[in-house]
Amino acid sequence: MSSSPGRAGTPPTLADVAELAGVSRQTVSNAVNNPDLLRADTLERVQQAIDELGYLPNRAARNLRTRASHLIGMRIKPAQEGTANATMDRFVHSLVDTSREAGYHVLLFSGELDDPLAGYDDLLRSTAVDAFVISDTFLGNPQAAWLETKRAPFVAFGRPWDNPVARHPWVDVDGAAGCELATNHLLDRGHERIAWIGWRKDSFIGEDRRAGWARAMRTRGLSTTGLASRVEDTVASGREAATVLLDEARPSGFVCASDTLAMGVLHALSERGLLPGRDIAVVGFDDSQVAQVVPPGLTSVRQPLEDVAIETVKALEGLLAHPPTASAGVLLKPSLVVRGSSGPE
Amino acid sequence: MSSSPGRAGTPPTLADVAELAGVSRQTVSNAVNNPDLLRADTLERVQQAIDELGYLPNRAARNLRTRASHLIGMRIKPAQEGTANATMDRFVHSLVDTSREAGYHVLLFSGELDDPLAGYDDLLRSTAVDAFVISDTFLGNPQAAWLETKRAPFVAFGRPWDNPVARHPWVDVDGAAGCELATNHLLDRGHERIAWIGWRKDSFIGEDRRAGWARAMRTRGLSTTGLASRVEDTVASGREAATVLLDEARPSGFVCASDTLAMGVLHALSERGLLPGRDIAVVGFDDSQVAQVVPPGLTSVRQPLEDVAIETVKALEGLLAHPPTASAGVLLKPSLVVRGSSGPE
DNA sequence: GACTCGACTTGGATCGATCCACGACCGTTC
DNA sequence: GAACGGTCGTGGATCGATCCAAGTCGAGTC
Repeated sequence: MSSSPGRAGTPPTLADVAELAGVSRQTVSNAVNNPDLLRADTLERVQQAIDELGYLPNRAARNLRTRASHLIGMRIKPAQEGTANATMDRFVHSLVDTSREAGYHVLLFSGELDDPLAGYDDLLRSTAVDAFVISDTFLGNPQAAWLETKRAPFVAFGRPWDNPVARHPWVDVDGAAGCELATNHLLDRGHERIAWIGWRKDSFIGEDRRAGWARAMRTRGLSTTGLASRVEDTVASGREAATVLLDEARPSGFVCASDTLAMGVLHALSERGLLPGRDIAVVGFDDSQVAQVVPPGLTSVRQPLEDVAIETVKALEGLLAHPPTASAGVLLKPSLVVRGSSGPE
Repeated sequence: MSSSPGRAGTPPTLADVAELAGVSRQTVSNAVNNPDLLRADTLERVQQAIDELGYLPNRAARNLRTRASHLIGMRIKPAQEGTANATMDRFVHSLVDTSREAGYHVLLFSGELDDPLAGYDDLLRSTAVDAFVISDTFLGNPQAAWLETKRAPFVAFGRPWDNPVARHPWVDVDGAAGCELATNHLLDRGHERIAWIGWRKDSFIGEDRRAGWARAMRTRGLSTTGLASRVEDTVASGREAATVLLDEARPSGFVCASDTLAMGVLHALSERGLLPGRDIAVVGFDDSQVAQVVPPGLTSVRQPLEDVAIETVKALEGLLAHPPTASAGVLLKPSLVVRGSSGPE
């Protein structure tokens, strides 16, 4: 408990550092923000004072003056029974890591489920965040249009499907390429009747992935008629769809729009005493925890979320630079993680 | 582009509202923070001006003056191959939801893996967050001790196992009770030789959960010798442990410290043509996504993370109140989600 | 010796909300 | 008619970092 300026309880301020180093406030500020303006020995002296006091600029004061918070807002869906979205969680982790390296922190928020705009407005008007990352673009993203009218900086994880002339930066993963990869993988292993289980027709992402499967089949001159099914993204409906397809189309392999649907296929197979990988090949999408641990391992398309985070932060840095640099959309290629469910060896 | 005070680009300030409402800044401030100090009609008038301008207090300015950020910091482990922790993700979701209702936002950060203190110090010294929630207390928590010396407010999700005299608030789930629940469930279904697969001996959580299994067995006068195994938390080691136990101890059921280990048991069973639920009963811990979708459904202990979040925020509110209210630890009871793996019906 | 230039100092203003003290006006109350 | 309490207004100060303009000082430079 010394009586020095930086007494216990109150963190040291810029003025405290200045006094200790025997320089002016301005010089300390420059030492922190424009080190190249100082002579080497002065910088050294100030730095020592900073270290000695354990000084770090007060966030609120800096934010107020510079009109920037160095926070990136990201909305996550409210926790709900069975709505866990492991992919988004993985993305959040990567985003937190990447933003840190760029000097940003991630602020999570949520809002009423039925109002996709809830939460954004408050954070924006109170200047709590510098920018947003929007992600839940399953069925289009009204947030993007709204944020654009508000001139709020944001980057979208997911293409602006419903608005091809959108000008905002986005990063996405090429789902069609992923499913093409998956389908070709099965084709290469000798399969010819490969079924598709995907999502409802109004899901842009679902139709995109489906297109990849169809393209791969067409390229080999194989028919797809009767081999596709579109259902809700649940294990139960995946199971039903697989059961129907097995009876009516007799496929030797399944490519699915999600690991959840693929798990449905595994259920259907086990009910009939069929073994995934030996009797029927199955490929999922997302490389979830489930794909990794279910026997015999579910072959699955993996999104490069770490790279998505990197590109997202890069785009954000562009938006927040002076002057802002507009960046175009970025489309990344997924990879295929091969496991037992697509065949031996 | 009007020339009114709140022009496009710059959000309206308190002064703008005051001018529009024909009152003083002070009165607007009171309207926002101490509405009961105003006469009903004045409040109404100010409120209208606030709505008209879309005013929201500037976060940075308020933070600077009140020395509070209304942010709660939580560190998450850096994204790593296969380290996904779905339980923590579920907790984060619940925490975000609950904090919102209490007027707080959650700031996520990460730091070097090998330094459990990285990140905390910066946020603390720059007064970026009001408090922390610490969660990764698998092998004790050095953060807690460190934060206590810094007099930083924080709540731990996880008991201070290695420091019984710790004075900080914590919230935890009674793992022993959970495993006792799981074991009794199997005992009630007629099993008598129930094996345990858990974690290394220096894991406090692992030993706690194991104690629940042992207690249930002992209460029924059943022996536990030769029925327990302690391994790393991976599917592979769960499989190995199960294989050995099946050969040497001939159990009719397994209770595991995690769903991951339980998945290992399922692997071992399928290798021998044994069906979970019919031939051997299996119970996991965490009620993960995997437990929900793997056939025939994995019976699992579910942590009430929503309630953990509620208690955590309650404790935080106590810590941050004026004057602070110290709260004791809170221990919550988990529940058992029964699925096919523990038997028919 | 006049001039330039880099490396600072000085003293203030500013960001926007909150805190504070004092004073004014109002209708009640004794 | 004076005292009183509730409702505001007024004019500042304050939080801590940054921005800005003007000025000082010593070491060169021509």
